[in-house]
Amino acid sequence: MSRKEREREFKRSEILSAALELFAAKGFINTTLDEIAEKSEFGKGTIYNYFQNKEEIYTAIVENVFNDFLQNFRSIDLSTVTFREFTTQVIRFMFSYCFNNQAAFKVMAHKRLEVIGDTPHPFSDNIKKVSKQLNSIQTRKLEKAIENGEIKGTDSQKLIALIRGTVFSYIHHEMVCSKVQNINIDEETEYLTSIIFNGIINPAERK
Amino acid sequence: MSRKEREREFKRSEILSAALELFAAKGFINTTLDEIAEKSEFGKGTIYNYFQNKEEIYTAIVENVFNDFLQNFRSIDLSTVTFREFTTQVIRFMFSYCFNNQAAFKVMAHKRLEVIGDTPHPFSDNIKKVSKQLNSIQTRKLEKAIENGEIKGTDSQKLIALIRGTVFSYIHHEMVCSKVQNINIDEETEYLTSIIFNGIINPAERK
Amino acid sequence: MSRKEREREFKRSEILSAALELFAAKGFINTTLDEIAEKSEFGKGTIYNYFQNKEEIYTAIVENVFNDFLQNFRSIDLSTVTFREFTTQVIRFMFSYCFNNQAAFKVMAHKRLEVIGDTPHPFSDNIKKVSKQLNSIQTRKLEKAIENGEIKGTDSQKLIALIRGTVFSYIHHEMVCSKVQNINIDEETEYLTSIIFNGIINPAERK
Amino acid sequence: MSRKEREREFKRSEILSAALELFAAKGFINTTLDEIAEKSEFGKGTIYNYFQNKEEIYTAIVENVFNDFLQNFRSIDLSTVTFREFTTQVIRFMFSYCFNNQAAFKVMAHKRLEVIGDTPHPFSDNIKKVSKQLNSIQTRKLEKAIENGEIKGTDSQKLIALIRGTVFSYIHHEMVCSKVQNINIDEETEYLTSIIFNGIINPAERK
DNA sequence: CATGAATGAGGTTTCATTCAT
DNA sequence: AATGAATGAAACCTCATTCAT
Repeated sequence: MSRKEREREFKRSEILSAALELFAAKGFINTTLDEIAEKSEFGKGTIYNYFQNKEEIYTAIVENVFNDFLQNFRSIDLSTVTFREFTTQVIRFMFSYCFNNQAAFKVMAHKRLEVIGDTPHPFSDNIKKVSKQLNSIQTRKLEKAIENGEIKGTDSQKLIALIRGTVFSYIHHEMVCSKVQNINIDEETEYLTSIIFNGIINPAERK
Repeated sequence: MSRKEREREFKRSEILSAALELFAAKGFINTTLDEIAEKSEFGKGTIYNYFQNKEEIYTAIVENVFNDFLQNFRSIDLSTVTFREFTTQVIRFMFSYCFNNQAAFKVMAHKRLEVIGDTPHPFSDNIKKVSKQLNSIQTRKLEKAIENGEIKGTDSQKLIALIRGTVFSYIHHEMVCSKVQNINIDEETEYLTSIIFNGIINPAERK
Repeated sequence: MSRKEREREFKRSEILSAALELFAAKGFINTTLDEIAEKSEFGKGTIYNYFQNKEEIYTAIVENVFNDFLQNFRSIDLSTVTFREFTTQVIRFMFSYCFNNQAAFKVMAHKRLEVIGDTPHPFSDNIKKVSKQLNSIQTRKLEKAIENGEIKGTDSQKLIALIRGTVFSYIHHEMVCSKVQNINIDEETEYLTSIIFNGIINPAERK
Repeated sequence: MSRKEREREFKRSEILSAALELFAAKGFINTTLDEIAEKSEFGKGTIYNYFQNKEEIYTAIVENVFNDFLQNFRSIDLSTVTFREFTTQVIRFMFSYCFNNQAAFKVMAHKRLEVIGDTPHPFSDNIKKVSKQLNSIQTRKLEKAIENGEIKGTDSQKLIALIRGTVFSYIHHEMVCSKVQNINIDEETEYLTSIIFNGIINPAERK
């Protein structure tokens, strides 16, 4: 990459990070281009030299997050054997990613819910692709675990969704409701994993 | 209530139910007052005789749902003893409520996520109150269960949030992603409860 | 038509006539909606209660003029026998129409030229239809005249276009370049017809 | 002219010819400077080293065409005696010029109509001068023809405008409406001249 | 009470022009 | 001289809200 290109890339990312914070704080629709322009310290017109429209800014942000997820899921996939190990690592990664990158988490949360209703921003093809890949990594790992008896056999899609939702909700709660600032990642990971795997029941009670 | 008042109440609810469907389908911002007026078969101006502004329509809808929840949680609270019984009933209620009332669920889902970001529609005082009551019912039940050893002892707030999120995510997945139309409530309730209480691990593996 | 409808129709025509003058004076693109709003003494938003967008205002104007033309061409068609009579009447009508309605003429002139280039406002289906009807009236009349020897036989399309262009140009010149305010319609009609039919040559010179 | 100056002149003409095609295809307003820059293979900023603004590019193009016309009208003026000879040559020249240079014709057509409306691009002083010269050549020739009985005596300005408009309209029709690609210039010239001079009437009918 | 025409603030987007490199 | 990133004025259009009927 030439200097020019690097500079351009840098400015593009400046805009993205200004937009990310705004989207996270106020949602897509409530964020105006004027605000993005002001926050990124560019003129309003300049933004349009980097993105075709407001939508594209949003898509770029979401794609970045999805890509980060994919990359990490892949490496976790390779470095773990059991589904429990895999899930523990995934949860740890998500805690760490989301808390270091709260704005990204919030945008993802919005995105998740957008599926509801007449999807205002249909997933871009790229996002769909990455999303499928993410899913297939989890599914493959889970199905292997079911085969070898680690996990109770059931509809794997349902279980994946359930785990994902649980993790998401938990982070959402810690970040948004409790407004926890400093979390103990190891502890939280351990706690959440244990509940997903063993449930909330008191082990002493189990027959 | 006089006839006049009943009539007024009826018309108000007509507007609310039109708005509910629209909000569920398109979200708050993407729904226009023109659409609400058309769907409810009132003039646009008339709506303003019943609600001060668009926001208030939304709030009224959410309050209705919260009230339904509160009422049902209360009766479930009274009619159950163990936390597992309680949770089973709560899950059954939520499945049934959400699938009979998908629009309400979707609005709630939007609402949940709206918490993210700087107060798009701040919770009304009434909603906050009901919300607290809901929480306290669950909390009380859970803490009793921890005391008598049914449930592993932990931060009860966290656990409540976790359960709520799990249930929500699961319904969300079934309704939105899988687009399941007819669910077997008993089966789903049983499945979800079992996972929450016992986890996903294969019981045979447990030592 | 109810009073309401008549009122609506009246206001619509108020907007159209404000827009007509502006389009005539400055062309379509150089006229802003703010100007139309100001000139018609409505709010900007109000305009959008009557027309979907700026384009539609323009189209409505052009359609009106085309319809006026069609109506008049039809009645002239019925009330004349020879092509010369027909042409004389058509020219007289056009003089009178265009000078009483200079703005309309100017918009039509713009419209004619728009055919050039990547036609920004493609003719609406209705305009195309009317345009064809206008053309077929003229063509039929001309072909009859060729058959019975009144007119030299040639490509009738070409001749129609030629006559139309000549009349148009002449009016254009009188109105725009000479800025004639009061024309003697009978005289002008006679002059133009005579040139179209007999040419510019001095009859004494004809062999 | 030094080499530097010649080089500069060359680049200027490169820009003009790129702009000419674009203006012809899309009109002045719908052509952006970005497009001119891209088509002329210069940077956008460079264009501003050669022209003060977009307007000036347009004016320069029109001036070029007017100058071409003037030059040719002059030589035709010198090489012909009768008004019919003169007109025939002028028509032939215009056919040939316009069909070899369709873009120029289209720009001129736009320009002609622009006169309509309150001066969108006021004629530059130079254009006005050339325009007057063109006019005076035609006028002088015509008035001589009227004097010596070739042409019916009338308002010569009117007649000049009429002829010009007729020729223009005819070319416009052939080029734009019929989209004729290869015209037989001799034939068309003969046809058009004959109609201008003798009219459309069947000579046999003339008394 | 019911209505819907009128409103205008506020949103996104375009593009001629400037200016630092 | 050549460049193109940066700019912001100005365009079109939407829609919550008001208000006269």
